[in-house]
Amino acid sequence: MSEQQYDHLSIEPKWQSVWDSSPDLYKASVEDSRPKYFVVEMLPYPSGKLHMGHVRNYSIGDTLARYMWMRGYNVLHPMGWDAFGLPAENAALKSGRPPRDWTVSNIATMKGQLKRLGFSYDWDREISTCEPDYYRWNQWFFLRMYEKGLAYRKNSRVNWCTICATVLANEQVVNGCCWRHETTPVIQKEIEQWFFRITQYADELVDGLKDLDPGWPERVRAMQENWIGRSDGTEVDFRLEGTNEPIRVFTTRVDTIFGASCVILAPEHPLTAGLTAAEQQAELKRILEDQSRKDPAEIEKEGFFTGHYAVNPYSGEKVPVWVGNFVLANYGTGAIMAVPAHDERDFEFCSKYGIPIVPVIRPVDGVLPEVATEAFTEYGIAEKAGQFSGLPSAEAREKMSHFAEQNDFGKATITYRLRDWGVSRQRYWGTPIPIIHCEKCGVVPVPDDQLPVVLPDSVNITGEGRSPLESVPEFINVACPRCGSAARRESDTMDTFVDSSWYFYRYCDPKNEQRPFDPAVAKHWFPMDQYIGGITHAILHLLYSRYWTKVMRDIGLIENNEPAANLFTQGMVLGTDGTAMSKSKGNVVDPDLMVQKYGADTCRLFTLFAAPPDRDMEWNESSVEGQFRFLNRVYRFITRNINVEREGTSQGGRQALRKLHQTIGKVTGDFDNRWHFNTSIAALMELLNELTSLEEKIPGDITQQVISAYVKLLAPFAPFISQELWELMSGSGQILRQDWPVTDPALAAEDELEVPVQINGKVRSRVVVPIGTSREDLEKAALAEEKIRVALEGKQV
RNA sequence: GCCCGGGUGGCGAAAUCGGCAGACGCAACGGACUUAAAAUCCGUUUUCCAGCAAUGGGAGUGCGGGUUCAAGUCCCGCCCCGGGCACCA
Repeated sequence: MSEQQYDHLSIEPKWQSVWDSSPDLYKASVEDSRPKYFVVEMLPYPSGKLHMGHVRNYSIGDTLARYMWMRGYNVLHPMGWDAFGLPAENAALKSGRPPRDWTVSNIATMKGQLKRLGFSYDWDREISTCEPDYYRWNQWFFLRMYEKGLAYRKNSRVNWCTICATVLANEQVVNGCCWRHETTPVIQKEIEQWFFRITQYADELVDGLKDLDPGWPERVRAMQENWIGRSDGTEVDFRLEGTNEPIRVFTTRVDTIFGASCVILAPEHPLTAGLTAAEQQAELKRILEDQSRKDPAEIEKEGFFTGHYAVNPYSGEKVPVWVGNFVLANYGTGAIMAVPAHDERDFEFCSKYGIPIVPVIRPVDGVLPEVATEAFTEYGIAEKAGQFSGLPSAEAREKMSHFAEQNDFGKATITYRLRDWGVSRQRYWGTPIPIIHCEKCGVVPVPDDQLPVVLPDSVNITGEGRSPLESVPEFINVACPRCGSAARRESDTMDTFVDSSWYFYRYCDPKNEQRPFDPAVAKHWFPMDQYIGGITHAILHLLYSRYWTKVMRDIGLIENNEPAANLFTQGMVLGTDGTAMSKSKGNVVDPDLMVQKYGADTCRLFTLFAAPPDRDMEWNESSVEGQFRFLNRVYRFITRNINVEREGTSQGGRQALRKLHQTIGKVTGDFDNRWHFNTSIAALMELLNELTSLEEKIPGDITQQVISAYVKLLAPFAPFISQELWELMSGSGQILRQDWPVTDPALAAEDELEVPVQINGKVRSRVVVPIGTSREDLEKAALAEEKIRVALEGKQV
């Protein structure tokens, strides 16, 4: 066969249509005897079109999935749609198009794009979270959590985005603004909300991170640990002088308590209002208002003395009770003891108001200062601490906590930064919360056999701050399942992060109508062997799904403690200006245009070649053309060598075989160890360079064995061209079904080696010796070199 | 402030366990083919000095020290960039 030109526009649609009509090609089965491999890429939100970040994410996952198929694994590689969410409602407001229509048509568009890119998904397992057969299980889980006390309702101050007109979870507030409207400050609003008790699992969520080492990136584990914010400390009661009422404070430094010079209450602390003198009520009101209005970082510390005193239970000393705007009501106990000599914030506050500053911790190799000019916040030795004087901080903390417990005025305790997950949303396009409010019975859960509570289709979206569902009488008005009298449905919907917290479990049994999934099937597939997605989900989605897994385990559905054994977070795709692609900056690259111009293979190859997959990469069209040229060269090279049938015994043939086996080793190693696909592709380029130059030297000595292995090595990265070449070569079959080439170390070994000769770390010369040369012979060879004798001092290989 | 990343040619990057720094690609320049262009192919390309040349010599992986026969890689002390958390007591 003579050389042919590469035409992606005919090759790619052809194979896409073949693959589309091959029902079993990407199918995984529980009955399969081969080892399982479950790889999931984070499912997209159907916003309209794929962006390059998706292409990169899915190219990484697909390359891996194809490699694992060829390695003989039973690969489960599914895809779905995170289909509920606000943009659908915004689109409805803008264009009048119902959220469902908008979403469904976006899904159709994006599914077409995924197919054009050649991703190997088993579409029979496709899920879409906005369909009742999916979200009914959100409702089912909600009811199970309600039964276990893990879902509860409370009146609370919540984050409210004025643009979204809905409540936001703490995780959705970024720099005091909505995560979707980054310049609009979130305000605080008091509302009845449903919460999931994620704090009940706080300990396990922290401790479990250890088991995810090294499967999950250090960065993600650190961020989660940070977010949960576990801190070990002590709770201590200071008693109010007169009434003897306890004011409980939380501290991580009970060893400094002999230096406590006041107790400070949060403005919202339950005792604050009662203790505040009449003339200071106005002051308190102003502080409270400032707090809900201003950015916390900009508020200066301020407060006032209540006129009351409390007693330090360790020293018996009487200290004033203050109210301070910097004390957080919802952390710890909402009250602190101020130890200005050993805490920077307390130092600032007490200096401002002339409250005494008493050092009680000295540096291990220093003395206790008379006067503190700044806060000494490190550990040291406790002084002026009665029976605890002379103890190092750590030991003092332990002994003093124990003392509090024995004397019944406190205890060692653990506090978390993590808050319960607020899941109510005053929006339409989400999972209805399966609860009915009855005047007689109160909160009544919808019985299981009445699930799903179906989201009605024709609803007027107003964008105003009330759930649109309230204006749908046939939805809202319902008979109480318990007493039968007229009642109202809950009109809020669930946070969309609920949808994505367990979706990957549904993949393994997507059509189950009795349960979310069959536990036996989930047991076969879980935990996921590999989960791949953006670092942006390091906290939100990944923390929620870890929580959900633990809840499902405690319900008895699964046995695994964590959803994914391995997590990979890929870097972002940046525009040519080095910043994130965004419509407003006009640096967005459309995958469709790239696929049309260069083909899916080129597009995939570039996203893998431009940088290691965990790092950010910049889009660069010249560099894309480089990948396109490479595929052209591959195509021409293989097609012109396709009929060659030689043993390859010449020097050139052996050299080709050696380079081939080195490349197999290199590419396989990249897959198995570190996923630096950029170097895998570079190795394939090197191999092609070597083969083309050998081809000129010894025409016709490129063997079948070499070209067929070449095409197999390329297949996970560029599936269309590889399949086409495979067909031209063998006449039939799917390259995905071929075995991955195995490297033969004997063939890969060089028989001569150029050894650099270094003297004092500088390369002075090189000697070429046969492989296996002894050390003595090597030295002899080196010494025979003129330059070496001249420069000789010490030497090493 | 605390916790993670990262810093290597004109650019993206490579060097996986301390052993030839810059693989592979882009861009640029020179050449072949062509009436011409595109495509393709060949060559040069870290930098400085010497030489007509083959070549030889020096410097070089953010900065300053250290360990080692040998450091982009390990240790100590800094600087800069990106990300996360942050009155969390």
